Amino acid sequence: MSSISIAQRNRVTMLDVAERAGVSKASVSRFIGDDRALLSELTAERIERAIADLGYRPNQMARGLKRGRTRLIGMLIADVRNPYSIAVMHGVESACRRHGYSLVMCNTDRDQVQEGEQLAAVRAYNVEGLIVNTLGHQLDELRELHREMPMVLVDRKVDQLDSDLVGLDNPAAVATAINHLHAQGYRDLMLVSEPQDGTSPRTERAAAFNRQVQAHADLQGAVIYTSNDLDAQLHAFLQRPGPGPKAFFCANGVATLATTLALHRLGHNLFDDFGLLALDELDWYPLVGGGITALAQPTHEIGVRAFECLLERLQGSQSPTRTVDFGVQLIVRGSTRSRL
Amino acid sequence: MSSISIAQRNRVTMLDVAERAGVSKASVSRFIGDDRALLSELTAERIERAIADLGYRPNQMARGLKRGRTRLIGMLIADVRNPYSIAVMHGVESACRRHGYSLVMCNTDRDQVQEGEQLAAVRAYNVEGLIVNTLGHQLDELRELHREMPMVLVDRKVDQLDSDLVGLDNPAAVATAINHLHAQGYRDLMLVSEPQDGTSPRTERAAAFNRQVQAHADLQGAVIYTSNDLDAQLHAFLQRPGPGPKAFFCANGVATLATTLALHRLGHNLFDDFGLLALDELDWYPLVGGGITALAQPTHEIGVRAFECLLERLQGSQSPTRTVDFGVQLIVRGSTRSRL
DNA sequence: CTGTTAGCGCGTTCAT
DNA sequence: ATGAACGCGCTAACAG
Repeated sequence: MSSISIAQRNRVTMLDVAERAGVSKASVSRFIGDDRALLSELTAERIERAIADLGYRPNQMARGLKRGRTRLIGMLIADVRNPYSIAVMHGVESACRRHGYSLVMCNTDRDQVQEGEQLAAVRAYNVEGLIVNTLGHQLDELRELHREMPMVLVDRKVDQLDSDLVGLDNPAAVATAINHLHAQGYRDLMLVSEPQDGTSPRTERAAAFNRQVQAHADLQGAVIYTSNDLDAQLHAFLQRPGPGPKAFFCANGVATLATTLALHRLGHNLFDDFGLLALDELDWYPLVGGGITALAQPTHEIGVRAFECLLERLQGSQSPTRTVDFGVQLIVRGSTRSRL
Repeated sequence: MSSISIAQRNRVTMLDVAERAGVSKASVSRFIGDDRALLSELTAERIERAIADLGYRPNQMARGLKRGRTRLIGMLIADVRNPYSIAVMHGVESACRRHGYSLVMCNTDRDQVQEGEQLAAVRAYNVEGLIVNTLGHQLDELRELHREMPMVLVDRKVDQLDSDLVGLDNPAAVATAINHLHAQGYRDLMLVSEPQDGTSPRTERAAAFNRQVQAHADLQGAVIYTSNDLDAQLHAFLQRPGPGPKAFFCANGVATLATTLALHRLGHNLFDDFGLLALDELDWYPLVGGGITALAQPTHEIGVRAFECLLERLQGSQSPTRTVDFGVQLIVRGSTRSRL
């Protein structure tokens, strides 16, 4: 006899409660549902006692089966090891719990096959809604799912998927970055981004960077992508003549780590000869060089807001698709000290 | 009409498949389950076609309700923002998926109330098993749950809870640390740990540290805990006379961050005047000072192993409770360069 | 206010 | 090899 069936046998059910309280299952159901008002004081009390005595817990699976409400929401995450994703997930999770939902984490490891598997799982478990922070390379499956349940995108827009989006105001963030660098006297800028893979933040940040650099007559800018020859590219940039002091603008936490590691390998004393500004704040930034200047995203709030958007949809809102853009907070440290 | 009921209406069920294939629900059920061998070639093919045509997905909720198998695993995590926890979770999740399970993440934020809520949720969703990395302050609830389902502890032992434990061989890890520091010429050691809260790794590491330091006649050791006056404590240690070169041994990633931040605040040039060795490897360690020497845990493997233990139990294993201890890997960097 | 009944989608006897 | 019928735990009509 496996432990499963033992668990099954031991599990106290609604019927047990009903019998113990001397009422019908329906009354118990009303008690645990929202219809407690329909019960007399007496029965309510007896049911409450019975529940406490027996340690009864409603079976969400059964409730879900009947009502179509599992109180489960799924979150697709491209990369759980990215601190940004975790921070957002933490926000989502706390909002979930606050509203009586639980979170099924679906990590896709940036892999299309895994994304497909997770979408299948999400469907199998009847999650009520989906928070999506992934590549969206399973577009068809994603769209099909979207017909069945509300979805909200986090951070990354997915083309041809008409759903709410909670993320960053990328142009504004880039403007904050460029203005700060400019004000500190930097004139030769390089955006370091992870490789373009079609995800919207990367595209948008690069585009905004190019556009805004051109708007400053005294600024020069270039864009590179983290890859095997990152060291060489960084080195070349630092060697070549330019219009003035040089600075890197790292488009996210991963790019920042890669860049600082590379510069470190190249033997540079961080940050004597150049500036660096990071998009995303990480806890170790104060420790490197004189500290890394960062643009902090309100990650927790982004997660909370994403869930709230989803909740509205779950409650029936049919309002047009919406985009929520958060702003960044500039945290100045030694890596962008003035060169004027 | 809410989108929920639309989803309900649209959902293709086993009956739809059966009708389309011209067979009974039972046959479809057999096809879905493990009894595919009992079906004739012909019916199997027709069912397969029908499933593909309709895009049918079995409803795990219903299956779970009937069989008591939800294919859901719960993981209780004390602190999702701790990289260690995340890495382990990632291992758990990939093992889960490989075996057809999904993971419900239950963050407790080191909070007893939240731990209680999550345990209730876990029960409500009929998860088949539990992976626990949390305070275990809801001991009664935890033990009660353990009667219903298998559990495996990760990293932290919980007293009076007789279940498998997957974690680190703490005495061995401490030995590696102390031997390395000793060999590099350090003689005055300070263990920096998060405050003792009863969790076993903290207790074990501190105990092993004290014991092993005493085993070396030429070593002196002390233990402090991260708190508001960490700066002052570190300062005092560095000022006071000792038997030789001083080094910190940080008992985990959080302690390492706190310690390096404090030393940085104190104005020290890391790591000119003292050594530092960290238990747990983080990606930014190469960047600080000449790099932070670390003892890396096989976090991913720990997660995988934890799931595998759980799986054995789910498959009915009644073998006695087991403890799996992993070892660390020493990664030498500049923070422990020789002082001889 | 309360109990009875009929499913939700599926697995599992029993027959055949 | 296959189908009919029942029930998992619960909610939602419908009666009373």
